[in-house]
Amino acid sequence: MYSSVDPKINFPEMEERVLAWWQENRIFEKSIANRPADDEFVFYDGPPFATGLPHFGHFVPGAIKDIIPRYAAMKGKRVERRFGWDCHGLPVEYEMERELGISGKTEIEKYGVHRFNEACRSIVLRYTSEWRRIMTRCGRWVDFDNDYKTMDSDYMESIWWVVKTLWDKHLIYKGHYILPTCPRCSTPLSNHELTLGGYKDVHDPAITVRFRADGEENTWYLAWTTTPWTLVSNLGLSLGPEISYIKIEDKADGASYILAEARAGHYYKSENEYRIIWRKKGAELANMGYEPLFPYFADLKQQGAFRIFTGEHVSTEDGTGIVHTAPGFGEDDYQVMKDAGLPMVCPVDEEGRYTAEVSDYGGRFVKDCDKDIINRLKETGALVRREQILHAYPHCWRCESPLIYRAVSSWFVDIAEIKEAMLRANKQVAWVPEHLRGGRFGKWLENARDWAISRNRYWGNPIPIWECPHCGAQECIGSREELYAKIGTEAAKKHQALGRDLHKHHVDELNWPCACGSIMRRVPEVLDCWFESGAMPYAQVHYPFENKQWFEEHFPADFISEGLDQTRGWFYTLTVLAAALFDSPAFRHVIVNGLVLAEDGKKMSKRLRNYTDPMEVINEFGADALRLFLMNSAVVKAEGLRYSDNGVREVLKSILLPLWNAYSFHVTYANIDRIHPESPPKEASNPLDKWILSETGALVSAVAEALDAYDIQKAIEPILAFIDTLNNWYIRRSRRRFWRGSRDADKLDAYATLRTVLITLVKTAAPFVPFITEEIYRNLRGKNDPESVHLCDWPDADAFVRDTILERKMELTRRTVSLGRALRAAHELKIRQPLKCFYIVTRNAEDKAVLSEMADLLEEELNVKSVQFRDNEEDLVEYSAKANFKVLGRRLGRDMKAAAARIESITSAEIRSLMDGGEMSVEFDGQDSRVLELTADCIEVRRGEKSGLKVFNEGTLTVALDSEITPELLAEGLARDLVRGIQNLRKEQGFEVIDRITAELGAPKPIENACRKFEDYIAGEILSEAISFTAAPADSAACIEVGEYSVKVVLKKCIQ
RNA sequence: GGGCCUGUAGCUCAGUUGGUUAGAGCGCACGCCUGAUAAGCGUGAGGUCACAAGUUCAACUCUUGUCAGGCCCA
Repeated sequence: MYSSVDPKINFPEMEERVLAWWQENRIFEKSIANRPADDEFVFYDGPPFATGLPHFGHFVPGAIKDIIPRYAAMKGKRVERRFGWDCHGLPVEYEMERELGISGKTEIEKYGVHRFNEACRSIVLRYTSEWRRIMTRCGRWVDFDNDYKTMDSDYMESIWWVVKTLWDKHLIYKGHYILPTCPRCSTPLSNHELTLGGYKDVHDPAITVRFRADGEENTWYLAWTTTPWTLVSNLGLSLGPEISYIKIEDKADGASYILAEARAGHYYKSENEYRIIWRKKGAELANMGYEPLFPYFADLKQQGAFRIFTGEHVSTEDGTGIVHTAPGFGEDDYQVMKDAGLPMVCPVDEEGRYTAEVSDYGGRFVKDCDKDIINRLKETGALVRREQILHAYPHCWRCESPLIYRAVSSWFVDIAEIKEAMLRANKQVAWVPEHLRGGRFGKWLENARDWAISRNRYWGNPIPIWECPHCGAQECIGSREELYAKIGTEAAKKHQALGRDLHKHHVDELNWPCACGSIMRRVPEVLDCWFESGAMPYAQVHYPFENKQWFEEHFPADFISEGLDQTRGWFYTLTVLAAALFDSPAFRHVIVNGLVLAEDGKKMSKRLRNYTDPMEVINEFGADALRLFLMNSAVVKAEGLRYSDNGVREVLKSILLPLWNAYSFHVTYANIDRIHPESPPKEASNPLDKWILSETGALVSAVAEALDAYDIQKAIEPILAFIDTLNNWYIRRSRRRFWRGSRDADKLDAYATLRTVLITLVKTAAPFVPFITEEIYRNLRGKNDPESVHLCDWPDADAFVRDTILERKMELTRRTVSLGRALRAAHELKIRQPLKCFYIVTRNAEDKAVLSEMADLLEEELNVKSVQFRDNEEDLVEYSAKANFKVLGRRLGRDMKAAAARIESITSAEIRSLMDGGEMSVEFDGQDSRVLELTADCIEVRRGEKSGLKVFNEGTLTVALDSEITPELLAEGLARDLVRGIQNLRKEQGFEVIDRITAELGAPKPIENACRKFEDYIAGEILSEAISFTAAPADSAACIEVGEYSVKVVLKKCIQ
């Protein structure tokens, strides 16, 4: 016996039961252990920050990361799935700062790096249990016990190995990065923080100064700046290479000035105030020299400073079209100077004060010096104009101080050096969707700049580089062993005793003597946490200190999946490191998902409350429904998806419930009949069985093919179509076979078939909807089958006899039935009313053979006494012809149009002769040819119903009905209608499906007559022992409508 | 400003190497069916395939440009 099935299933509750069963029976663990250890499918999970709770953005990759490994496991692979946590980085530090009520580097250092870091450590895993609960509830199988954390000291040691390996390959260098920094907090800000603080409108001085050109009498370059304090660090002037510049003679002071032609109007009211001496493109002026304004860095002139440079960033929107360039204070400036090979000049300290390099202002806050500098320029005659501007300027989100862009020293990975390897690696990756390889990701690789991997922060993996402040010697340390060898036994022992932790506060004090006599100290920075997640393939297994052989045999990963936003994130960092370390990709296949938007098409926003909490959705509709909704969309191809509760409800209604109903049908009747097959029918003879088994084989192949290509959406489609077909054709057509009283071979075959089909269907659907499939499987499985659907092997498509001819036959039959139903509708004849004859007219011999084979089925489905074939197609339809463009287009080229017009005028008789295999030649008005030889394949025959006839036509098939209703047929119709009424009543009055009844009817004569005539039929349908008639029905009698009559009915259950 | 993606029915989306009647689901209207059905089925209405130019005998499909939306970068 099967456990009985509740047709009113509550899916969320069922899922909870399945979850509990999985856990009790350790099914996930078994799904790994029961696959051979030497045949692994390697999956990497990208680590999320655990500082927030999972949201819709995590459900999509979560489902994808569940589906592909489940499928791989069914295909026989061992798939370890370790969850990972990104523990380091700014989000954690901010969270901690907020909790501790401190802010910024100074305060953290005052608080104590040791205490601060330990506090961070204590909060990073705060939400892990929530994550575990939610991910598990979604049906995702992933190992949270054997997870990896970027803050584990073994993980961190592997990162050191990665850094050291890059170092040895000369891929790491120290450079500068221009960052907005807050002088008050004395800390650089990330992009994210910039957004936090926002831009405010402030008034700043905007001055125009002149630089004396070398070798020309009284000639000056005009430059404009809103940060006068950066002028002391000026090393160049930048011009747009394509911008037109003019040299003019100022009639007022007789001096000559160079500026962008487009900006002259800003400086002179009228063109009469100056005379143009020449016009030149910026590119022509490159490398011209000028005199430094200030003496502090004047000696750099020998190295090539104080020249004209060109850059694409220069515009003529404001200023003079000539940009004062100081490498320490602007990203573009820095790039220009770096390309020119000039040294960094940044005479401003962390707190925004001039260093001693600027003797006149040393120790003073730079912005406070603006006035003095302007006055000094005025005195020396360099100041041309002084204005005020109101502009948006970024401010610190902590203290609201205006930020200062300034060079911060940083460690870089030399991307230029490994770009070729990265591009090579990318070629080996199968992207879904494919366009990412050459598109967004490929383009990003091609334009990648050097990667700044250091952060001036605390809670992170310390950069394992030690430097001598005296002689500048540098050493990179790649392991604890190396570190211990350097610091000596004593210090090593102490470090070991304290837990061998590699965080900043445990290693900053570890020094050793430098050869020069000074001391090697660690550089202060920690690593970008992206570096750590990018190194996850190595670090999660503590490579190369452990698992060396395993790793080398199992790299790269077979599969990863994340969102489109990881193009610049994890996908990139994985690729950089794998290419640099092993000249390899880090992953072979990747599915990239798109963004989940709210129903209104906007971003999901907690504040706007424009979406339902995902856990609520799961509690209402179930995780299967949510998963299927998400996966059956282009979000699995990096496109956006509008989430809607209604969509999930729709999935439940139109997919999961029908699946459940099919299953419930099988269980209900199999239990009544006590037939519980455990294998497919030995040799199915009923065409319906043969057909659905063949379709099942097709289903298995189609799903596997799509999944092998990592195309989840395409894999789901045939499953949905199959569920529909199973319900609306196989089961509906087979209902009588299950319902029959006898226990014949056909019935046994029907059960065996349906059970096989259901078992196979849930196996193919198991990766997508793991709960409902498990529930169904466990009830239907045989004694020797695996205990869980997720421990099963992927079904063998070859085990199903494919009969594509039969598949096509059934397709044709369904189409014919559809036509027949439409025809009945046109006649306004209900299906319940039997009719004498259904005529099929076709010239296609093959179709005719098929339909005649399926005549029984057509008769039953259309409720007709017979199906007859006719050949007199011309009596019912009119032919017209259209050109077959595909065939004729190649042949005729530009004469196609004329030929098409000519073909439309071919007569019905001519068409018929062509169809009969004839040939004809027609004249037409072509440019290249005037005679057209036609055969049947040159035209497409269209059929139109002749007017006045009730016939329907589709393609080569025409159908008609004999619509005469004889008294006999009418009576039968009434009998059927009565059955329908009584069946409804049975249901309403709560009789069991197998209860036998007696019926007492109060009915008009025609009904009574019909009833007597079809008594056996009625009794068989409604399971009645006796049907009696009364002229005086009881008051309690129910009233049903039969045809145009009312009938009073009293049903009683027979006591057996 | 640059890159990538998207634009097809009221809504959500399919649409093979270019071939002449552009599909599905939801919603709407009408009808049918029902002892597996919180159901199901059928029919119908609903389209300038964002716009423009080009290539071609032929463009939803290929090219270029424009417009709109999204994401990323600057």
